[in-house]
Amino acid sequence: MRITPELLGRFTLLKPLPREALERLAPHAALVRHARRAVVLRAGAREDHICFLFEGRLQGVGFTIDGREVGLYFVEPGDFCGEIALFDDNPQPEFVIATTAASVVLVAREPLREVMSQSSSVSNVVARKLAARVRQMTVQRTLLGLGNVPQRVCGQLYLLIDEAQRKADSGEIVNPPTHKEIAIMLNLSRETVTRVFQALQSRRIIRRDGPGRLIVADLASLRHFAEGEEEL
Amino acid sequence: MRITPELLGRFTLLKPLPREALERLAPHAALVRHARRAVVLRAGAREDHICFLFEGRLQGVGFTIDGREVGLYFVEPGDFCGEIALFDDNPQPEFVIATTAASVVLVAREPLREVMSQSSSVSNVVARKLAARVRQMTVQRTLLGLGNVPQRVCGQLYLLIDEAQRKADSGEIVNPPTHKEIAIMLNLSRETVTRVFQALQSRRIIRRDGPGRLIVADLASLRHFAEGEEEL
DNA sequence: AACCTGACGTGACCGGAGTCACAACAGATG
DNA sequence: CATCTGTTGTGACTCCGGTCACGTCAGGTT
Repeated sequence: MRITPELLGRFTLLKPLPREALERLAPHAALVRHARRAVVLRAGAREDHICFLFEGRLQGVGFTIDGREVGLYFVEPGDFCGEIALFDDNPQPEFVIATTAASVVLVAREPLREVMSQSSSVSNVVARKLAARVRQMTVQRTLLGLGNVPQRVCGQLYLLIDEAQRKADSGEIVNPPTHKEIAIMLNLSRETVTRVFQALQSRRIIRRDGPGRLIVADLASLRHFAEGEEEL
Repeated sequence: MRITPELLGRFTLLKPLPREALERLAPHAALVRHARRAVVLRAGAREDHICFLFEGRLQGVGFTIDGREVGLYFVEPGDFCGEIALFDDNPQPEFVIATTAASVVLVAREPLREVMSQSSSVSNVVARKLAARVRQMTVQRTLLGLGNVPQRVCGQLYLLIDEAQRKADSGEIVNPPTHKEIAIMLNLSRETVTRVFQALQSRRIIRRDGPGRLIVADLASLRHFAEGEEEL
């Protein structure tokens, strides 16, 4: 499917790019639909596309030697992944999997690399994104250090609520990850996550609104538990 | 202490830089000695130096809300840290602490930024380093996914042996981290690490050679345990 | 030498998360 | 509609790593 420069400009990463850059990239971009559970980027492969998420949710996952899944990060609509391929020629370090049906825009690596090398504003934006990923991985790793498990789950839930909604005292998570997907982010078993969710639901802190929508009714309490000021 | 361009050129990161760039940086660099346990970079602060490690060992550490330490990465001589400050103006995300007495070369942020912005070869090198950090954090996170704890410790030990030594079937780790420092890298208690070390020593896989030197006598076995082909 | 500090070593105990097993349920798919 | 698959919900049991409480030892300091 053909992609217009305007569509590319809708992504926050590409928004600051000059119109000219977008026009050069557009012919090398394609809209692709992925079913739930589909592999979007493959670990170990020389991925030749950067993946911009239009709709749905993706998750970066790794695998241990003994085959356990490890959750690394989530990708929200408007965000993107696979950018590491722009910096060196080593293979993609982790899988990226669609946790829901998702539509993504794949932009070819080489044209984006060229645009990058010719415009310092472009390369700045991409490098800043890489820095943001390091920060985010640091936060995620710190979450794992929490001894109290329910606290860890609350922290993860809190991270899933976007910046803007955190100010208001309620939030919703669209296309919420499954318990299993949260579990692998936190080195927990699926059952443990389920039990924490039950506890949060019985306290009216969270509530499901059909599939595809999780309402956080009491964000302040969630933050309290996440910060360990109260035991769950 | 004054730093010469030659000294800067000894760091693998800076080696590919043109002589001219090194000369511009040298006046803004200083050699600093840190005692064991000293804080080299401070989390939350706008660090205005990039830190190149000359001698010793550093560790990036975070802290959870409840005050537990979280180990993020080790810095070996010749490597560097704090480079994230080159990409945006957000604060340093983690502490960097000297696990041994260490001498580091601090290079001021702004001059390095300027050199970076004027030379694409410089910015490429630094950006590649950031990408390397993402890869390394991914590997480290995957290690945490291992259910078998001794396996985790063996994996970490294996990561501490540098590339070159892995080919020969024996290696040594100079300035090895303490058990506690390894423990926080792996979300384990200090005691658990001690017990695994005991097991490895009794099997003649590792051996201490005074303080400051850990000999890995049987690297092949270590790898076996790390890969879970044999239970410890 | 006497002292102190921090790292290492080791046992006992216990709690809590993993595992297993199964049921209920919803959504896709034919 | 019947079927199948994957998610969620829940109990019982187990066990293993955290915690606590020591002791030991080496290095540095006074």
